[in-house]
Amino acid sequence: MPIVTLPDGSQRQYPQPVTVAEIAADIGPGFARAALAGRVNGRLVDTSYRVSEDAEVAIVTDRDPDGLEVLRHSTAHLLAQAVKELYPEAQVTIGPVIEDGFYYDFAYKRGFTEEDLRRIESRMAEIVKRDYPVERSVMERDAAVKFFRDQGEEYKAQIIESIPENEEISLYRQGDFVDLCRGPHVPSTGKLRAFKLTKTAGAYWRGDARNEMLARIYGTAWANEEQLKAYLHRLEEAEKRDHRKLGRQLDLFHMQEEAPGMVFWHEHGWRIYQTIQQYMSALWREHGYREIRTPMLLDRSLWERSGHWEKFHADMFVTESEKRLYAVKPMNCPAHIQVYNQGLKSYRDLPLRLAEFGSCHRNEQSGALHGLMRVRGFVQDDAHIFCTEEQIQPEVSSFIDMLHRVYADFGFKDILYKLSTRPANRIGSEEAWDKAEQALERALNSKGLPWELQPGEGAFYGPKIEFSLRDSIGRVWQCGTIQVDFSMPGRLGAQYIGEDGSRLVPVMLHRAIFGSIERFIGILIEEYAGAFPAWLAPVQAQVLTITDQQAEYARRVTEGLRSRGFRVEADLRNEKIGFKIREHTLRRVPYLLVIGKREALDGTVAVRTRKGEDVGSMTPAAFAEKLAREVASRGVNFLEESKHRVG
RNA sequence: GCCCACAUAGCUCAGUCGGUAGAGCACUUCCUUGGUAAGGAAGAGGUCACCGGUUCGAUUCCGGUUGUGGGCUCCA
Repeated sequence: MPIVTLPDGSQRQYPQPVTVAEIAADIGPGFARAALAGRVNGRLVDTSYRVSEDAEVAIVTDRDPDGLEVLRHSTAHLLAQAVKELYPEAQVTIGPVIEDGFYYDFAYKRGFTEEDLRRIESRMAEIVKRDYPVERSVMERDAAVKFFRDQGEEYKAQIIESIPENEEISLYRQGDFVDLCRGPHVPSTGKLRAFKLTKTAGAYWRGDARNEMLARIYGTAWANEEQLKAYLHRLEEAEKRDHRKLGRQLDLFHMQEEAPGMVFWHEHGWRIYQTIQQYMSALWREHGYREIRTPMLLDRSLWERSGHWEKFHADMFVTESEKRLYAVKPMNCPAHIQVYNQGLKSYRDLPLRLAEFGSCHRNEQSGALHGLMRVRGFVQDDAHIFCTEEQIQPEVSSFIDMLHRVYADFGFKDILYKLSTRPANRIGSEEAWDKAEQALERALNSKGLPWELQPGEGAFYGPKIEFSLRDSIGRVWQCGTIQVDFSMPGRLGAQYIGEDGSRLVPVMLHRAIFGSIERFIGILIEEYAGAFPAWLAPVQAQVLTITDQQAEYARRVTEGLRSRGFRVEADLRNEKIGFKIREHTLRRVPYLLVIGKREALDGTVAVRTRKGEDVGSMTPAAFAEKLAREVASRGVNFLEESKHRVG
């Protein structure tokens, strides 16, 4: 006689065990139709799940995020069924839910074309019409392995063999198609209505590059047609913000075949780049960092001592001169240790923070390159903090504060935090790892940050925290990082004299906030869709003349603003004002200063924003005041300085 | 690096079932001096990514290379 408690607190009693579907029907016919799955004592189950004891039960519909997930998972099965019907020689492997959709990997030599996708899609629609019930069953491990092997499904058999002994092997059947799956699934294929196959891709079996390549099909699925449309529209809009597209449109940078993965920065892009560097340089000073500059080429022997040669030399650019091999630096830490090593250091010198805009080159795999996000030549806002073990946690903590300030100044709120801990292959004592991991974890927790653990993903020399941002279509890119390093200071002979006069090896923290300036700008472009806030905009104000009668006055205004430190350009072309406004609005210039006969006479400018707002007429000095206030509102010290300069 | 796709004017793209190409925008010149998102006319601009093969003939078909895009792997 189970008593069922529903989410609204109401209770229902049943004379015998009852399925989730029956409970839904008992509540009302609408619920019965909408039920996709159930939640029994917090566990997600099929609607066919039988409740035999008192329980808290919720009916999961497509309004529930879990319902959407079930829908997507079932759509992956639907895809697999359609593929098996159309291409029987394709073997099924796995088909999980991902953000906004799902994918399914097939072992199929020929692969799938765009045409296949449309064909599969229509077959999926057919199977939806057939409205097969989706039925769960449980099978003995050996029987299940045999079941799939007999059908030639070698991958499924392998998956079952790798499932832990104590776990149940559940199968789901819809029509003739049976798939191994933990579930839960929708009650019947007729529930799946709004889906689309989006793209094909290759993916390694079990995510291992040594394994064979499978044919992956990606799809998206939603509760209804409108949601699907809205999603596809969202994607289209996001693609317009693509930094590669905007980089060309706004004339920020270009790349070309002769320098794969390396950036040619144009004047306007470089202004953003420099503004960002100046910002960070000022922040370093404020936070007790010492900015330095080290060589781009270093003798092979140094990389051998640091351990990079052994692990990464295939990914380093190497050059030979007078029988010596040099590597173009892929990172700055060995060079920073050389600076640290000049002169004897005392415990009183710690923590010692050395910072550099380190120009690095890494011969990344060709397939990994991606616009500004993943390049071969880049500049890191790199710094190394030499400190004692006791200083790790406070240093990490103040670093996170600094990072938050920076991301906030640039307008980023959505930050992902990941803690990567000791990998199987590592150096350093267990004790040291314990301490370092705890220090990182405590720093995260003390700030109440939602972080994700990545066990075993740390560097061989120490654990790390990664700070990631999203691009316009939701791809996640690591930007900031802080890593504890027990290894390199010792390998490269860094020491300090302790309180008792003994020689000790400092701990080194590697840390970056932008990560790569190139990548950070890529994300910035997408974040703002090219409409940079005034303090970052390559051109802060554009002076526009209505006729060439005003050219002389316009030049004076432009020069006046420039001399106050603003980035201002003049458009004196013989074009109509509407044309000029359109052009510079499309270039996302924050302020347009229109000068016609009236303004030239009054000694003013007519101010218009890129959003089309009319700010009114004012003197150039008044505009300078306004812009200075806006730019300084970043709370950035160097900008305060520039404000003073502006006077 | 691996799987799949793509590469035509500065940009966005069309086209050629194999007979060396076209639009819009941008560019140049001329006309226009016009008050808040495209004024008009004319002109110039391409070894159809590169290297081979097939063919009387290849931008088009085939192979390779390079680059780019979407994924996978990698990311000190």
